[in-house]
Amino acid sequence: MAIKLYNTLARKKEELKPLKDGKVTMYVCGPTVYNYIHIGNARPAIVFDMIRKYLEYRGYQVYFISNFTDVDDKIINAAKELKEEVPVLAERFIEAYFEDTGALGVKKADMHPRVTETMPDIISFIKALMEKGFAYEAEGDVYFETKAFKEYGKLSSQSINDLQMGARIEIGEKKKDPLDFVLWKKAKEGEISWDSPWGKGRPGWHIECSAMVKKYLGDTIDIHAGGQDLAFPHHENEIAQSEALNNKQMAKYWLHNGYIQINNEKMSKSLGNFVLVHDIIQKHRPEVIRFFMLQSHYRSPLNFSEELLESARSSLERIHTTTNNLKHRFNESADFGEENDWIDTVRQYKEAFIREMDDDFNSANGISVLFDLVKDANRYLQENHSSKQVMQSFLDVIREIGVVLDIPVEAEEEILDEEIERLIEERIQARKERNFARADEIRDSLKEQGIILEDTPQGTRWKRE
RNA sequence: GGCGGCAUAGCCAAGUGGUAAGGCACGGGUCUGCAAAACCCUUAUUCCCCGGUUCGAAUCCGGGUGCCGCCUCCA
Repeated sequence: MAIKLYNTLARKKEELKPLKDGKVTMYVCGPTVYNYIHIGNARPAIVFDMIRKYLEYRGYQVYFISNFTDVDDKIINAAKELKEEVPVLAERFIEAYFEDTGALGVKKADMHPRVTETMPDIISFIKALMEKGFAYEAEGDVYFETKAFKEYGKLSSQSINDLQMGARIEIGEKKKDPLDFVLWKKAKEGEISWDSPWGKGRPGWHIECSAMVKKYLGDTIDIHAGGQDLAFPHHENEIAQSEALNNKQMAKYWLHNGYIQINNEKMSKSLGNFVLVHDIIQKHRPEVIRFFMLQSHYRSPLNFSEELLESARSSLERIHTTTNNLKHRFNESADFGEENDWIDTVRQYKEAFIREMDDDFNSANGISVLFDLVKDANRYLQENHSSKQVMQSFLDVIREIGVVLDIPVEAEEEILDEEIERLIEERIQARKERNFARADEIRDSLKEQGIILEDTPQGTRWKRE
């Protein structure tokens, strides 16, 4: 069975057919590192991480690259404001990026190239574009001549004519045409800069990705991904640069994730509703945020609020409860019976999970399969079955799905301190003696410490609130 | 103005021609010393509105409304 994915370039779902059998090359546009990432930056990080891991689960060897834009206007401005050197500031936020995305379960890319480390490749890319007649110099700047690339607009399905009508006319413009975009930007006095054939300056924003893709992955890659807003102009410009130079398709599949809104409003500085990952993970466990994001399809718009995270937390809790119950019952059971109907049912859920995920990485449906599994496991336990084999197969598949989506499906094993252990023992004794007043007193006091007690037919259990 | 996306229960969210998944919340019941958890039942005759195609439409077509994004280096 083949994996299908929605290709922005084709505007439809297509079957994944990598350039090389069993291998997928994937490039995701990374952040400009001038601040902590916000929840909107977290979405592409999480969903493309999920896609990468799912492809690996399905047997592909994935070579995954994501860049850091570590020099550009925003960084220069931020550095000026904070009175910090550009490289120091960039380094600081690269570390913060790894810290935040790491907490969200995002695995590091195979390589994280930076603009400042790719300078020679960028310069020779621009030189080659000029030699082929796709770029021109104007007073120390270099521009890409959009009209020279006939297919401009194919990704975002816009025609050059329409774009020109909408284009803003800028005063003192050095471009020949408003649609032309900068490849090399002349440095202002005192600004951080690099030497080039056109004088001191720095690369335009779009050229880095073209240069990095060519350098590390080749002229054509399998998957190129990023936020929906990048489709135009960023990805359009990347295509123009790369395909003009290489004369080959840049990427077979273009993937774009949907936008995030905050409380049904656009997230913007003027509304003051920027949610930084750095802050939100102080209040909510990061795995809840990941789970929340994967509960909707990666291309759908997604609303974000504290209430919705709370609801996601409860959902995740339901899964934890079931795995814990399965583990307890498994340990207590001495039933080695074979119940093949159940085993078969569980196997079908695993197949359903793969079927859903194969269809454009529908993690929303993948998670609903997980809940179906949880429901059946609960039912199994409720009906007092206790075959170790069946319980093991439930646990195996639940865990397997958890690993693929990288969401924790079981609460962390923890050792309680002696005092709490002693109180739990005392309460068990009190209940035996039907001293419920004391039992409730202990339960209440533990609850204040965040320990929830549950008396099941198989004994007393505890969990963290 | 151009291009694109979205609209499904109180909330979130799948479903792109065959008779409305899943989660959260709410209510009733079972279990429990009481709880919690879990299970069972209940909860959208209906998928923004109006037309059309079809034996059959949330799904396709036409028109309308609302929200959002991109076209200004905000993912």
